[in-house]
Amino acid sequence: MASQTSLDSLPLFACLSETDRQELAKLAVEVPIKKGQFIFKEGDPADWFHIVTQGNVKCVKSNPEGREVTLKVLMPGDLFCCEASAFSGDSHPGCAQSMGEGTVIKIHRKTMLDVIQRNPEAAVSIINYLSHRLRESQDNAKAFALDRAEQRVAALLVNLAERSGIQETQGIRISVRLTHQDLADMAGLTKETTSRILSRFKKDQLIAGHGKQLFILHLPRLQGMAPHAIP
Amino acid sequence: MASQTSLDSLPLFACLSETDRQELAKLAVEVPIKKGQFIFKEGDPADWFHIVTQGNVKCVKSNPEGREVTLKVLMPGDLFCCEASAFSGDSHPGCAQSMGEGTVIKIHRKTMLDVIQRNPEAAVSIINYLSHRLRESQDNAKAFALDRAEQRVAALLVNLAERSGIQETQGIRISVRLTHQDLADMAGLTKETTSRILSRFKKDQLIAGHGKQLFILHLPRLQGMAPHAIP
DNA sequence: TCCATTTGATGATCTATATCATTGTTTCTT
DNA sequence: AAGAAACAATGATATAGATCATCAAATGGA
Repeated sequence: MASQTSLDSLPLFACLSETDRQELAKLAVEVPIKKGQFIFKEGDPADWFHIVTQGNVKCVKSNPEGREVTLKVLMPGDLFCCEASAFSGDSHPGCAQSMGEGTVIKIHRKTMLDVIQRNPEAAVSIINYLSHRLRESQDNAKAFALDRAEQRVAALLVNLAERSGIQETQGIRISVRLTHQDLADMAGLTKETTSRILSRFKKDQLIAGHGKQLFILHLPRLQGMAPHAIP
Repeated sequence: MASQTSLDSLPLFACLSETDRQELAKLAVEVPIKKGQFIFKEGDPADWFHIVTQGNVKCVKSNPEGREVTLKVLMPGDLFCCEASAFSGDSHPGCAQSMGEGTVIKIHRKTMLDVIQRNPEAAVSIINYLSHRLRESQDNAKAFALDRAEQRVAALLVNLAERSGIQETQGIRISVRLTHQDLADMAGLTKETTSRILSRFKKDQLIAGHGKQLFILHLPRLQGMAPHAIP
């Protein structure tokens, strides 16, 4: 059972009445997750709706040869990238793997559908969330199809800075701890190519970092490298 | 104003009451589209919700150098790939361009939101539609990131066969007329590479075709080439 | 139906990125 | 705190697919 507070802070449920929220909190389950743990795997039945409350979870797809892409790294408050299937009752199209210690809330499909049926506002907020995710995913697909390695890494760093960056004296710290392999999987590159690009960015004073701590030193220049939508 | 029949045949509105559907038909606008015409461009305000009723429309994104990807080719009955923004009231993240003569229905954002607010079932059907589109888009992104040119073309042909194929004596005819450039834009390749792959497929008796008429001769083998999800 | 334009086929070459390989550095584990 | 394991940096080489180029075939507008 999820604590009242963790549900309260979710924008997705902000529109619910106090009673509805209490009801939902009673039916939601909060579970701890540890590094590397799969919350679900590709092909598993999608009966639960998941929300990250602490830590980070990555949504991953892989090919038969074992290479993988990370479609999204989720931050606290995010619904799982594969939640889509929970609505339609399909199986999961990808894996969700924890990137460290954390917690997730699980809400059963039926509970969720019930909430939506009774709260048109909740339905609209889910629709908006999915719309946003669809746009994001199409953007991603476009980047894979058209952008060069360096542009993709730049865009990735900008995105991470926006979503998890913390302003510090040295620069913007990316609060998610990521290896080069992690970044490579997000950019659709090999770890070697990613490493070389990051080395270049360091030499050019765009970023800094020791180990897995990444600092963005010059966000505007990185933004300039990432391709922009037509004005 | 859209004819009653065109709205009746949309699965998306199947759940509406007769009165609601008549109401909607009165507020919906049906417009003709001709080859090459942009229904909207990237950056345009997304105040309308679009549905293809006849013909085909492609959803396109391009980079500053002019190269483009086709994120989706829409068939009659499909909502536009960029409809997502109509819900959240953003601007269009890509272009929608007609591939030939046809018609589309336009429904204003407000009308649509109104329908959703009053019909929880309609909301759920939109949620399911968006979920499906999200999964599709993530699949696409995965293909761009991990699959080889030949696999992508094979997967594309299988998808087109499923969505627009008509069984005929010679094989399955792809009812959408597509140039090699069109196919290349969908697979994230150049027209030359696509052309070479198609030549190979023809030599191997997987496909046949004269001009823009494409026939699938051996669907199972094409399906076998496209990478499969983990079982 | 004819001619202009668009599209297709295919060769030659180039290049971004993958792959393979090695050595040094950081991070975990106990 | 030491040793093992994971990760980072970077060179050398290979390759899928892009790019450039040319000619033939199909299509569509007058």
